[in-house]
Amino acid sequence: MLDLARALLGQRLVRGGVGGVIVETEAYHQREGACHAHGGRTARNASLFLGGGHLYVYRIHQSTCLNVVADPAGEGAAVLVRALRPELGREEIALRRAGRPEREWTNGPGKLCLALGVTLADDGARLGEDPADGVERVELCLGPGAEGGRVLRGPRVGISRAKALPWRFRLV
DNA sequence: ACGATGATTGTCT
DNA sequence: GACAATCATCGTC
Repeated sequence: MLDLARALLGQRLVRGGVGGVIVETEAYHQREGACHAHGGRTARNASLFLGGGHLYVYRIHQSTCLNVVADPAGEGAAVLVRALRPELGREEIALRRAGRPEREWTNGPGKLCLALGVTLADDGARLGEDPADGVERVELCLGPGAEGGRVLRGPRVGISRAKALPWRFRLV
């Protein structure tokens, strides 16, 4: 999933016509202590084991965070999307992030979920799958990726275990 | 600019 | 009852 974390940089993440370019990701794997799949499968983290193309959405404190699950299915591994550069539906984002300066619209995992309207209802969904029930879904518009920018790598932030692993990637 | 801190809710032990 | 993949704010440098 390190490859996935790198590959997601520069791709467009869109939900209901609102989205932007992914500029920061972090990789997580069940064999390492900071991963929610560490310690086995539970009702909450079940979608972490669904394999590539699925979403794992969870809540922490008052925030919602979005992960793209990695292959193979049955193995708990995913990439946390930490930041976007807003590009699509800027008016809608401005409404949802009312009162905040533009640079704080999507510069954190919880903030970008607010901006795109991601909720726990998106947990376990498949990326880009047509909404059979009329509900908006999260989709990934594949593009040139990280070409045109430099990828910075370093330790993950906001965690208390496995702090040393350099599994955070940023596009600059 | 940077680091510490408190809020506060669901989930697992 | 303890913990947490965060956020916003406050205090210092």
